[in-house]
Amino acid sequence: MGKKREAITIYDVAREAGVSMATVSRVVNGNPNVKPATRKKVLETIRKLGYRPNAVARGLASKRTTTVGVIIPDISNAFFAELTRGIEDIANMYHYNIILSNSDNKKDKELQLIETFLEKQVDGLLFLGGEVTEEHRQVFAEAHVPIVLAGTQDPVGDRPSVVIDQVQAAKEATTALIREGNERIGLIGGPLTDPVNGYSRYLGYKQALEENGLPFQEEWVRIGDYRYRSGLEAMRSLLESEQPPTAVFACSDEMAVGALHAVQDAGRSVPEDISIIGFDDIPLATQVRPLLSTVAVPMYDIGAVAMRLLTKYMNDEPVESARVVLQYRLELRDSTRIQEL
Amino acid sequence: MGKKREAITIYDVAREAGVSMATVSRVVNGNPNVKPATRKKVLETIRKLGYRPNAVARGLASKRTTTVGVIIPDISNAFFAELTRGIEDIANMYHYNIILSNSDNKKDKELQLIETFLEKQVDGLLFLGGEVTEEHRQVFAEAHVPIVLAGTQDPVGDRPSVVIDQVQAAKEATTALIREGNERIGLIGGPLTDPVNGYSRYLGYKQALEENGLPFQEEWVRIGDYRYRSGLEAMRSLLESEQPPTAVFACSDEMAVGALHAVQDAGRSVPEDISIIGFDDIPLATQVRPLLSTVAVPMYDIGAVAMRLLTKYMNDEPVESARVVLQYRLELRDSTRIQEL
DNA sequence: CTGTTAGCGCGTTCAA
DNA sequence: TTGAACGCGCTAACAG
Repeated sequence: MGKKREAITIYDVAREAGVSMATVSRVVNGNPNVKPATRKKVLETIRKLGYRPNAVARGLASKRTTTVGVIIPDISNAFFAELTRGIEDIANMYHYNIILSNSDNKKDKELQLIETFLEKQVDGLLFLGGEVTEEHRQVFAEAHVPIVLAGTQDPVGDRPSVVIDQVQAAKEATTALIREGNERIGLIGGPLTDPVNGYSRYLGYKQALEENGLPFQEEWVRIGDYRYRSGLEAMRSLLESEQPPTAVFACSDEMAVGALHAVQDAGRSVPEDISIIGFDDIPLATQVRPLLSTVAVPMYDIGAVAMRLLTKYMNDEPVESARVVLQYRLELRDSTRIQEL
Repeated sequence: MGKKREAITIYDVAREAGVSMATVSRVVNGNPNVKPATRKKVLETIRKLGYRPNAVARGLASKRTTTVGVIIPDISNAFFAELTRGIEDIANMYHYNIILSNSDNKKDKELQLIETFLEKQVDGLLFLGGEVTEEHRQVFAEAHVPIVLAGTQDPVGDRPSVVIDQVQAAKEATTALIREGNERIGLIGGPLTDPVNGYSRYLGYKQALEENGLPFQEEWVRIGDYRYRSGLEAMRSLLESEQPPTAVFACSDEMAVGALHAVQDAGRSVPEDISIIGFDDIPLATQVRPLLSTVAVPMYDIGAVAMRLLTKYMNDEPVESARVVLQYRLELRDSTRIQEL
């Protein structure tokens, strides 16, 4: 059932060039111990024959595949798409290839993907966005390759990771709303069962209220799934409260834009009637009217730094700190009335 | 420089289970010629030892890697992200893995990626969205694995592909605008140098005008890069014409939304003052006010069908038609005044 | 600087 | 139903 026909091997090149396969291997791998004349001759017959190194054979012999596995919740989510760009660019830079798969945030699928990637002998693994459970920890521990978390982290242990300070970021976003003079501030959050993204931002929101002497009202909290529709629906529901909030912190830009449209659809306006602030700063944030104020998360950098970190582990380079915390930035645009914190 | 330590091989399992490695290989590969009792015993020791098949070794021995390479212009583009989902889902279904790389629509990078993927011994290749040049054809011809185009096609030759009828779709979109009563219809197109996407839609637009006795005016045509900002700028420029169009066909939803905002920013409204129709039907189309009328392209299906087609080629299954044309659909929403064609 | 020789882990005949 | 042996294409000592 073999599919590849007539593949030209290193052996063919060696014979044709009148050298040994070891020599051919050397020039292919850039080993300096080859006389320039020989190198030239080999290079020529390589081109003449159209020889293409077999990365699979190379991987078996060298125990390195120069490919890394990336597990991502959902590539059609702008946040992760951008993160992936960062990963890709750095991977290219270091001559690694990427095997990419969506996990749909399902634990079983995540674990299964890790298993598949390990069978494929990836040199390293990047785990994006999901929650790290005990089962994850176990599988991670059994893997004999480095694993870096990006956009998530493991509260337990010291698994390398690249993140931002979610609590602080959420707190700052909420504080901006408070500074505006709002006293009734709503939250459209993510699932609170997720400790790293959902709960942290909820916590930051709560802390901001407390520190400013504002009451926390269960009634002003709605939980969505980070996507547009859930934000739209959450805001509709909020608008129906007895005393609707005058400002809302949405834990993703998609939800924030959904909320914004819910307000507009109800004939009210942002930010005059209700202020809205989002989270992420995906392109959508500036593809809406009014422009969305939000917490700018360095998505590309998170991916890039995580990949860079992974390359260090893969090459046994020293790493200064395994857990990197990147800076976010409050981006105050037109969906809030405040101009600076 | 080997990284993997203490890997358990098929040989370890064989010894531990008291059989030969051939037998272990048979049970791992589901070969029926194994006595149930033996199979059970082997399966047990596999679990006991935590044996994980080495896909690289398997790939070398069997000449099949069960991975396919995907070359995509830009994963952070919603259109391609959705297409990729379709690919992924079908690939999973048939137990293939995906190697994914962005080409940024650069010919050199595309060619280089194809080369890399072939070295990795992918079982097949999916080429998305880009233009197919003579150089592409040559590289494709030298590859010894099946290649399917998705979202693009090669006018020359009969390379398998999955697309929609771009000319017809563009014509229909433009016709909808004409039916509305508009006589000055603008176009925000893609690069006309790209024959399959850019030029085809331009052609459809032109044909619609001609067939309806409307003059084609160079003055009402702007070229963008399919992204939001270019649509915004194109529309601004259009608004400054002596006689601005009363309707615009934008060749991507992103550009359409950009155009929509340009209109709104100028204090005019859609569709009362100017109608706008887009192309693609990405999520953004329904995450904007007014909801964007557009040509709904079955992005997910294009990916899914292309991947399915590729699996057929990879497994030497018969295929009915190599060039698949999928159906688009006119989705008339609120950025146009017309309700149906 | 170059060639010889072992494997890498597994699929696959061919015999038994 | 099972096992022995070879080879996939290449890297990596080890000699020379």
